[in-house]
Amino acid sequence: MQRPEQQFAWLARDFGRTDYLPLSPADLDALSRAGEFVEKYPGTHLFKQGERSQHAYVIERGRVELYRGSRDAGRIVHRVGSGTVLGDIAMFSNEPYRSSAKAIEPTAAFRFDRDKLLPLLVQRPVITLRWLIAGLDQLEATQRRVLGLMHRTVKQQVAEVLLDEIDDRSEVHLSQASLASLLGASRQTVNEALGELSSDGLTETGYRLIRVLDHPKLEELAGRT
Amino acid sequence: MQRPEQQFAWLARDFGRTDYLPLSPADLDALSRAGEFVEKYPGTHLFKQGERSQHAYVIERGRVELYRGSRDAGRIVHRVGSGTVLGDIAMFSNEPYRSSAKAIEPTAAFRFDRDKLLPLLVQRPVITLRWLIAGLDQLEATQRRVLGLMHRTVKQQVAEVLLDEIDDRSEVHLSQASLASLLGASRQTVNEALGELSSDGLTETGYRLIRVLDHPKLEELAGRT
DNA sequence: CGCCAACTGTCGGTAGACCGACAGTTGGCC
DNA sequence: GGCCAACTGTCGGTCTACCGACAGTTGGCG
Repeated sequence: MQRPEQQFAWLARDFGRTDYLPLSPADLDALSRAGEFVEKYPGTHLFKQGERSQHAYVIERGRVELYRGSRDAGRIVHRVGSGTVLGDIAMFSNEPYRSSAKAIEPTAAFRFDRDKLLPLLVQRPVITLRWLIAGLDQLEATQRRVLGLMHRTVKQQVAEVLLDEIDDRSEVHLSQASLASLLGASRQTVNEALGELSSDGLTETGYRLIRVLDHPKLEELAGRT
Repeated sequence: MQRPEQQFAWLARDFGRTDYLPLSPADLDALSRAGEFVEKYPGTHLFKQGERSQHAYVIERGRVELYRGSRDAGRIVHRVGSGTVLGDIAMFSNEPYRSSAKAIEPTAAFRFDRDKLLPLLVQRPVITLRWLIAGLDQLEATQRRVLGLMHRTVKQQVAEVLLDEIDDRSEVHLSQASLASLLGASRQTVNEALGELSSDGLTETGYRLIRVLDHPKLEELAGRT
């Protein structure tokens, strides 16, 4: 099932972008042969913690939740969207996946096959270098996220994560319990923080829903210099 | 100034190690031409935050402290030792360094030159792939470190960081203020935690010194499953 | 249309950590 | 050998977040 290179335009745009490393049509064509497109319904897993890591994924559209541990006691590590690479760490190290990845929206992704990808990367250094840069970007983002969450009140952390998770209608669809798990805080404290934000006029809350009313004030509160 | 490939044995051993990607002598020779060895005295900088990122470093021996912000108000991000790659994120993205790197021991490192390294990586994909794997390993370690520090008492966090920083004589040479900055905790709380550890018989404290007496108990306390 | 599981909202008690302040100690340096 | 800056040790007050408990609300599903 051959796909025209046009289908990979998003990948050339989003993935490890640099001004000095353009991907050639030949590169894109080679990439398209290293795996295949997959579609995932909400609630289904791309991979589960502990499984053998035969694949790495790049998300084209949709949102995916990463969590560790069992579904109940598990802590949500991150929620990611289009352009994000998943599972590559475990795949390259040839170890089991260290977290589970579950689609929370209808998701399209490209699934790379370990056995096809590795020879390709050895042959095509430009792709490898872009993969490297994408990985390092993610490392930088993680380090910044850590420093951004440490030493802040839960109210500020909530403001921060709301800005990350906001959709095009200024809404965040997320239960307060999930929000708390994302931050490593308790549900009650998050609830209290949301209550303050609402009485400050920055947000409204509903069932599994937070609507952002005052985006600039929220950014100010989160301390995004 | 040519150096025999033997000098790079440590790099082949420590850097992005995999069982399926051996570095050839030709690879090592090429690497040796992409920069030069540098020696740093304690207290001197490898690079400073905000500078143009012309170099990336791989530490051969010695310890380096990474911190952000001014020297006084700055928070210590990490302390790293041999085998660690520094500055590559900023260098590849062609942005200023996002943190400062200061030697705290006599340090030997190999300094890669951006203009020489990039063409080399395009030519030699095996090196690029190992660099990629080294970067992803660091990403994984950072993510694990975050989860390991969140939701733990300062006493447990202190135990954790002591195990990371311990030397071959079971000693940690670090002021309590620096320790606190590493953890994002206050000096007083760290002092109190160290006091408890000492009265529990796990450690002794001195001037800029903590001696670990009971390594196994400390690991148990840190919760290293 | 009514049940039920999941979710929100709130309260009081408790624990861990922060902060300012200050006295005592160490070790390098002139 | 003495001075001084950096460091350790300790106290009390305060704040933030955690925890258990429980009542009220929502929305999906039979």
